[in-house]
Amino acid sequence: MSDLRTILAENLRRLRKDKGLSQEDLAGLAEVDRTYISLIERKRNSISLDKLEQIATALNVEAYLLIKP
Amino acid sequence: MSDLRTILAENLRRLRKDKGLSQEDLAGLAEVDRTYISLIERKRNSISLDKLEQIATALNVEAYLLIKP
DNA sequence: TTGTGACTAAAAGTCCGTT
DNA sequence: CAACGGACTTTTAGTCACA
Repeated sequence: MSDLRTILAENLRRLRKDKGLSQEDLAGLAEVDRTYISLIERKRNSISLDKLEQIATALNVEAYLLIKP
Repeated sequence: MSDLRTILAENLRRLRKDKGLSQEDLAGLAEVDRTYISLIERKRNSISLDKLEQIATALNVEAYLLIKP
């Protein structure tokens, strides 16, 4: 199974909420589509490294922390 | 210049060499084409989370370590 | 043993919406 | 505010012959 999708979904949602951001807020900061954040949090797709980096930057965290259990 | 593609390329090559594996050996273990490993090490594409996990499993390491600086 | 261009198939990612 | 759908474009996945 895709454990990493679950880990990412959980980490992302936690970090996003901690910063008081909506999916749309984060999408704006990361310059990705609004629906895309939703897809990740629902584990519907296998995000690319480039997008992972964009989102990590928007959240001000190191990218690897997004997929660290 | 330490974007995720570069970090992954370096970590992957280092881990692979440490285990004395050729690109072809690793490809076999990870069940991907040999040239695909070559593409990653040359930073040609932004690999997906699923593929990252597949390769991490083949190397017996946690996936996040592949993209940790 | 690895790098590379060329190519098709598949999946990511966007943009319009509605519930 | 978030889940979700459809239709679309862009990028990755995957493979080959050859250098």
